[in-house]
Amino acid sequence: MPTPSMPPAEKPGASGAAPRSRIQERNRARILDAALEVFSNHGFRGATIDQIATEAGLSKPNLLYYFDSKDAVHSALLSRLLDDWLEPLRHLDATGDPQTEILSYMRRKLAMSRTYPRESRLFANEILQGAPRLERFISTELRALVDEKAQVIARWGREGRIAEVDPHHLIFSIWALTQHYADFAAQIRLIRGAEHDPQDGAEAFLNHLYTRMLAP
Amino acid sequence: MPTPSMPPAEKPGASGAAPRSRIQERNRARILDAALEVFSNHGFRGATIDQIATEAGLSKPNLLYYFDSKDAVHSALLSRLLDDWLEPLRHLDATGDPQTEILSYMRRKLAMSRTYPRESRLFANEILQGAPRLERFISTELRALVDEKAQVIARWGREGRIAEVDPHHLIFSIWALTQHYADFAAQIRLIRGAEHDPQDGAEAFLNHLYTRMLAP
DNA sequence: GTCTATACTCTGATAGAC
DNA sequence: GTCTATCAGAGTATAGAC
Repeated sequence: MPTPSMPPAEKPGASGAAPRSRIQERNRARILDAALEVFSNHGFRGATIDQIATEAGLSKPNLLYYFDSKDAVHSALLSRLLDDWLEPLRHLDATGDPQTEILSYMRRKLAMSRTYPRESRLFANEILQGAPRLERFISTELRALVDEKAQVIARWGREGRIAEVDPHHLIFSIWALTQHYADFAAQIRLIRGAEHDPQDGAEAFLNHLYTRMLAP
Repeated sequence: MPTPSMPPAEKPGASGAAPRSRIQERNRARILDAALEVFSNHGFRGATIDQIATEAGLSKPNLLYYFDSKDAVHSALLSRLLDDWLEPLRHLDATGDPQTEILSYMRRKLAMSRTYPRESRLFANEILQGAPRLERFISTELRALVDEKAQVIARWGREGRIAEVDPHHLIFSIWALTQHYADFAAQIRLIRGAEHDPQDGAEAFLNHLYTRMLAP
């Protein structure tokens, strides 16, 4: 029988209510941040535990003390991000002004591409390779949220408050246009020159685009 | 000194004018097609020579008889595609009707996403990881072409024949929107259900979008 | 030209000392 | 908790027979 003084039988990061020390929390956070950097730049297969450990300032075995495997690091990273990923769309308010709501959503997504480009590339890498680890998330939570908001947008169209456009394609277009600035930043930088911020002018352009497209 | 009857000193696929037999041509073509399939789905690091060889119906050493290395396969694949990749934009005619030309360019790109999704994902994989192997191509050929066409579009704007929009962002928007249907097809399929063609309705939506945005 | 066998390297993961 | 050492497996590439 375990006594109260025994250490938890699980890894310090396991899902149970295992209490973690400050050092453990700090190291887990460092690992996840390093993993975000490496996975987003090289994809899952292209990343190595060694790279992540070095980036986090730890040895390889020490990293594996905190996470069971490379896959466990990746999963922890993804699940930490999934909820934040839904936030901007969740925020779209069915009772607000249609144009304002959609434009605000676009701007929030654009801001996320600027602030969290690594997260965007992490998702892009996953989806590009068939979304094996995101299948459940996309086909349940994300799908439900998209369908819900698509109904709102469709209603706005029927009521003549915005132009009648396919609401799914409208949402996809916002994803495509805003995430492009994070996911394809390398290309934009090579075309416009490294001295420009890739997103310079993007917000004005997208404002023009969606204002025109949505006018009733 | 080589005599006329000597076989070429290079691999059958080397860049010199080495004559290749029909079998050689057929096997090289098979390998490149298999490599496109595998690289576009798994990225460079995620792909294995074994997978490509199996997909091509060859043994691993036999594949390496035709190409020096995994990298050589990938390079051959990319350089075979680069020129085709520029074609739609090259086709944009400075003497044509502005709206027609831009809409046609968008539709050609959308058609390419439908017809050649693997090529699109191959490029996306490369760019997402910082474009290490495409740096030269993007910063020279592609950049020059984009700048040239951007000037045409800017002139159309100044002449009042279309709305004045940032021409680079306009081109990026066409890339983002059309390639999204190839690169993120997995996500679209999971959200709309596998029974829908991801591109259903896309052309109508994009026609509406660009017609409205470009109206003078 | 194609195969079997194999050398070699990289990387994920573990053992065990401290 | 962290390290050094090491194993096991995968994967690239080569040697050499046929």
